[in-house]
Amino acid sequence: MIETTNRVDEMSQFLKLLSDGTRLEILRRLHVREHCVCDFVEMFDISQPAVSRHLKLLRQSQIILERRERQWIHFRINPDHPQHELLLTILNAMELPTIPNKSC
Amino acid sequence: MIETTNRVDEMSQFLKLLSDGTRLEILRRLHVREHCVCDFVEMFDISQPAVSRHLKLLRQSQIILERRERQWIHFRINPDHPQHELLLTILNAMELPTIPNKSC
DNA sequence: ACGTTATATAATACAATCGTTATATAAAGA
DNA sequence: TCTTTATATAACGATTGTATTATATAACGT
Repeated sequence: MIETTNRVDEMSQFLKLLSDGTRLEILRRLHVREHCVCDFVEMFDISQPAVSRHLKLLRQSQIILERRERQWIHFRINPDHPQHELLLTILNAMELPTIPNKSC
Repeated sequence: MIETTNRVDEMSQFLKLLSDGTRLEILRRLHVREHCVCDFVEMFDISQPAVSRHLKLLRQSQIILERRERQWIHFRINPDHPQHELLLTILNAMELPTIPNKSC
């Protein structure tokens, strides 16, 4: 149909991953510092397998990276992801209230 | 649970709206200029009601605005939407290939 | 008034997403 | 080796998202 379909598809896939409240919150936390799975299991009111599944989705798409240390698996944001900058923009947009441009 | 839940929920709702390929493509086109429903009906390989539904979702969330002129309804991006700037960032991220920072 | 064009809504089917419980694997410690 | 802790996977069910077809509404032109 259109030549840019791939780019649109990639973006919509990326946004789909961020469009879940639990995953957004996970990323918001990882933006501050590394966390292990158990941190998130404590944090959310969903089961451990549910948390595991969210992390798997983010890991599979390379948005986050993992590191095993003893029995814990630690996750962090992947700064080399193609859409890393956009991710930061989105996370920052959540931290700050959106202040309308005042023409003062 | 956490104080910022609302903000995360709002953002995930917003991103959900953008995480569909058809809607992203619609917004990409509206970023260039106004379009009427029939433009999109021609453009996509989905039914007219399906297009109508996508536009309804974007309109209901105020991401786009409509204007009726004779028998046509024209849509445009709403520049006053709270996440307008983020929307532009996302649309621009699709237009340009992501060039990795070269340390040259 | 009637037919045509543009758009919206309703009913329904199908696929995707996200949760759960049960179970498996991996590492650690007694 | 056995138990405990941390995490992953499988199977399944409920909900949501997106398409379709059929039909309704609104504006236009004859």
